[in-house]
Amino acid sequence: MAAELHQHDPSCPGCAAPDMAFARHDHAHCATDVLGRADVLAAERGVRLTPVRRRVLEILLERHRALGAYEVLERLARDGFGNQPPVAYRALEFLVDNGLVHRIQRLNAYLACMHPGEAHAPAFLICGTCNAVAEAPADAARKGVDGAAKALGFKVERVTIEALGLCPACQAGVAA
Amino acid sequence: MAAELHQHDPSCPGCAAPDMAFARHDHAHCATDVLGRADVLAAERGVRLTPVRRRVLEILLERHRALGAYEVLERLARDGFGNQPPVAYRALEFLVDNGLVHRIQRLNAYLACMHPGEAHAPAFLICGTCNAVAEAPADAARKGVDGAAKALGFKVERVTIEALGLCPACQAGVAA
DNA sequence: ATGTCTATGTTATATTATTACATGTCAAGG
DNA sequence: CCTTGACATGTAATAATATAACATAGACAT
Repeated sequence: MAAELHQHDPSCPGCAAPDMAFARHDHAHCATDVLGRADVLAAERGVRLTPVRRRVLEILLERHRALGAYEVLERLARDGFGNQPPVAYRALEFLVDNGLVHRIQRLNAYLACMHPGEAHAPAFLICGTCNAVAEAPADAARKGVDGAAKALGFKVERVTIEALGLCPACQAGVAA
Repeated sequence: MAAELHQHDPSCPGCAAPDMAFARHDHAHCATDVLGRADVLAAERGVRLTPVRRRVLEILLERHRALGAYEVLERLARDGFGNQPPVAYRALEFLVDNGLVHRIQRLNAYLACMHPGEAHAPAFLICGTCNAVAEAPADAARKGVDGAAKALGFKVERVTIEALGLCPACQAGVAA
């Protein structure tokens, strides 16, 4: 099951769709791919993807959902890393700063980015029932925000867009 | 300075602009106006704008910025209300549920809505320097999110849009 | 007045996040 | 080599945010 590293590849289920979080696919494949790209990015930027940081990214990729800092911490501890909160928070901060992980404000949780290095301005779609989170392209929405901000003379640095709702699977299974 | 109640009035500085949070204006005026409309809304909807709830709204309106739950609580306590967290959280929850207050996720803080009762889908512009928060019209951005969600088969219930950046005043005073 | 529903008060605790400081790692320049 | 300085990690303590659980009080319809 260990997929080999590859470039972003539209024929790969983990890469093809705008986002696959709501569909079944080969996680191991995505994960390996993203980790490989993370290594490259870190090298390019002269930052260090140390063992803790890499492991945190792996943990997030394994689950393919948003995890709280303490969930991450618990797993880290099992693997013999420090088990105090700053260990997790620092690694997460590094990953967020370097665009490898997104913070989901509404959940106080963290989600591995599936498109590291590619410029993207995602919106997050959060299923209120199963807690899955998808990263959706949101260029149109960003433009809207930029317009509104400009009208008020506000200079935008970072934008967070999060939608709470129902994912396709949970819509289908409402009566289940 | 006690302004009389009035309907939404484009000639009033507190009502005219898309949002006045970044401009000087007569807070007492806005506040009185919004409180009046809150009373009407509560009556219409058969919910009770009790003394604690009304006082919380007043507190948020007085400051015209986003306040944390514990800041609100402290003021409530001074006024003789209970001083345990649930007092503040419950009132805030009520106000949010009824569209009188917005929660700013990025700040874990609460902001009085300046347009209660009017259908609106705001984005929040948060100044990273002075912490002022403006409510900006964001219909275009919402449409963008709806489009992205639709493409993934996601059914949107609520959307949060928050931009972090620099308000006009802080842009001007950067070197100050 | 009595029962019921909602709201409030209060205690305790859960969850999320940071500060502060000690220790360790590692690479660059002497 | 070795030492120095920057960055990373480990650890203890605590801060900040939020909720659970249960008791009391008010509103109001019958």
